[in-house]
Amino acid sequence: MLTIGSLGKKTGTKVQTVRYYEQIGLMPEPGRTEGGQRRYGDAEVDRLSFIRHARQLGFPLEAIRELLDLSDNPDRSCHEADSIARRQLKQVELRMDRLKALRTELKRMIHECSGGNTADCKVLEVLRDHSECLTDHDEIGA
Amino acid sequence: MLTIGSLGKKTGTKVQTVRYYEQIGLMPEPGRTEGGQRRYGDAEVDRLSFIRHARQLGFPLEAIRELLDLSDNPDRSCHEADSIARRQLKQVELRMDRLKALRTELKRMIHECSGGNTADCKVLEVLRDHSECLTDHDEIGA
DNA sequence: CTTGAACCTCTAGCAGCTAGAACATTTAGA
DNA sequence: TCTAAATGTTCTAGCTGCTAGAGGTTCAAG
Repeated sequence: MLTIGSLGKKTGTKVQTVRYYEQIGLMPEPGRTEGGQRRYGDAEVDRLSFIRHARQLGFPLEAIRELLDLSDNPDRSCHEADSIARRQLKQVELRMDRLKALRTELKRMIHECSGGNTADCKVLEVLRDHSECLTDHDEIGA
Repeated sequence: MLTIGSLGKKTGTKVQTVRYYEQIGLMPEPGRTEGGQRRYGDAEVDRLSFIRHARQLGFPLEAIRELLDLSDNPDRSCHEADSIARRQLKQVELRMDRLKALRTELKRMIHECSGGNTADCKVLEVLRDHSECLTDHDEIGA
């Protein structure tokens, strides 16, 4: 039986985060000691590892909720899990594309820095002038 | 003289966002009509364009605040602006590296989907088993 | 002068945690 | 057995960068 602290250490999760996952129903309510402290078993270690691993892959918590749900019902179709993963891959590729465009423009900005005072600073100039800009008026590369 | 709505349209910014920028002091308090509505001039269009452009490049609002500050004081060194931009470029490259690793693992996951039921779903299996994982216990690819 | 679009302020919400206050429990050493 | 430190508890509020909604006012066209 593990305390919340050792569970956290085992899975690379902060204590607060574990409690947060419990609060939003991603982790089950665990057993408690007489004094009211949480105690965890192997199943919880596995579940939390699963969650953290998925988070590291960028899955949003709602997607993880679905994946856990699929995992709890072994008779449901694998395709559902597959399509969640594919959706996630699309997101990742979209973000990569945006970041690539940003990097290009940032490099251009920096390359032209003359080293004088801000009056003729290329960095500021590029930010001021939107006309040569490659990025569109869309979302932000987050 | 522009209303907040036309300022928004000109710069690709939502009305609420303009007011938010004013609230946090990124945009100045504009003049008002007798009835209390905001009216903007060219200077504000420029300033807001600058902000939006920088946002599209992923600069956090605090960095933008610094950049605007530099822009307002033309005698200060260009190197400060340059180093802010370089910092931002580093961030972008860091994120790209992380996304690349994520993409690799996601692709691996998806490739192995057998199409049966979730009991032997590779996607879920990969998430369950952390041992082959390329990503470390660090931050999340946001 | 009326109408309807655009404006106003204020509050609360989103993701996904993180931090702090103020207190209780557990555990190891003396 | 007692005590002190480490770890646990709940609760509330904060972070970034907006976004949405309620409930009301102003403006400009016809």
